[in-house]
Amino acid sequence: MAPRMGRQPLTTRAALSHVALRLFLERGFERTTVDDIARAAGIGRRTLFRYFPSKNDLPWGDFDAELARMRAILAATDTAVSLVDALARAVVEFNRFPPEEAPFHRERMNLLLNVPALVAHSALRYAEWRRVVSDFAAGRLGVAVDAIEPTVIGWVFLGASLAAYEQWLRSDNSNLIELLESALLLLKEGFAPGELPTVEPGGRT
Amino acid sequence: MAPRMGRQPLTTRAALSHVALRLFLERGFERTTVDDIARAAGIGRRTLFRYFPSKNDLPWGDFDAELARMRAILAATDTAVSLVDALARAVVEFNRFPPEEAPFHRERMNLLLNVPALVAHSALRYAEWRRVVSDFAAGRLGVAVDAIEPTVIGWVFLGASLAAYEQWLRSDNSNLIELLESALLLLKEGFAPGELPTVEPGGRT
DNA sequence: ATACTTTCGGCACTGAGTGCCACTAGTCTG
DNA sequence: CAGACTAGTGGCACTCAGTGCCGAAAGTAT
Repeated sequence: MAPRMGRQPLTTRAALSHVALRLFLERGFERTTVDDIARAAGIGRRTLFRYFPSKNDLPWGDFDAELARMRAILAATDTAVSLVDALARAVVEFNRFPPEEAPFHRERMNLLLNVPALVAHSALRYAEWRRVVSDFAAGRLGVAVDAIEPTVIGWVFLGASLAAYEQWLRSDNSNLIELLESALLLLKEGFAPGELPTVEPGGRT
Repeated sequence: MAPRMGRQPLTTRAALSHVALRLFLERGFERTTVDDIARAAGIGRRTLFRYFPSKNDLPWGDFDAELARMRAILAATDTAVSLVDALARAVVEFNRFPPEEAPFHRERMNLLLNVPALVAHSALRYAEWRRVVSDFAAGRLGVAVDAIEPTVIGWVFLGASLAAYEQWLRSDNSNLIELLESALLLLKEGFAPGELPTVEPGGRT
């Protein structure tokens, strides 16, 4: 009947992430204790810490699987596509998801980009993501992963992605994919002198 | 005699940061408790938390003052200098320090870039730094600070700086300023297709 | 001396995260 | 079916970071 030996797990990472997310939205991240989440999920506090190493990891769900997906997208890219284009396409593809999941994803990112404890913790997840990008770039450029070019490229694509996410969260009716594309376009157009127009001051919002 | 009213402070942020840094190097960050640091500094644990809001902030010392310096450097830049050049020069200037402080700064950055708790926490400090860059960029471009261009620019310069720091820490006899300049040059040369040379392998350093 | 102001630090508490270990719920073998 | 084996569960006790409270200490001003 059951596939594996031994006792079957009571729940899943996804289910716990879901429960936690709901509580975080209801009461706020700081005012939700790990006990609250475990109780709401019907498991022991000790057990919860076997599914997730920390409270901060709960909103991230199964990010390892997402990273594997990113790696797969890059690996499947035609080698005729330039490095920058390959990464730009992969970033866009990586952040595509069914429209019905948008509200969920939106709230998750709202937490990750605004709750200080999560902003801090996310640096560790971003580092893993940058590593995927750097690995790919290093392979394409024929240099070591810890060389300066792949490292900068990792940072630059992360920055563009997060800048797009911040824009996305700022207005209700914006399109994440479009924002990502325009952020990535900024990278491609580069920062050569004069190319970023030296607009006359005063045009704030 | 004493300048202010009331009891005089027993110590300073700088002194505490110094004591903490020494202990972190001796025993490691995780195995040093806040009690250890307070005891070594000859103050109460409760008092230490009035000087620094968290253990993670100790290695950073007085970063607010550093940020003010960065702002001042940017404000003093000739408006004839392009945005990207202005930021590049400011980044280099910001990271210049007396050579005798190099070993100290090196160990501090070694902790900040390698201890997971500090890598995470540092995201909050980096956000403040990015904000300084974005503010300047927004002013020059005549757009809102929360527009996408200044945000991307903040990320991109942060990434270049940290990539240079990682290189710096990797080898004993490297020059931080030179590494920063070459990382920033990568940004200026841009990421247009074909512009990142498909270098033949082997060119590490 | 006395009032006032500021820093200090002890105490008690919350909450995250961990090591240990017995218990539970399954499968597998004979 | 009994017993061996295996993997998930969760209670307990502990460490450590961080906070609120409040009285004591160490200064200055009058």
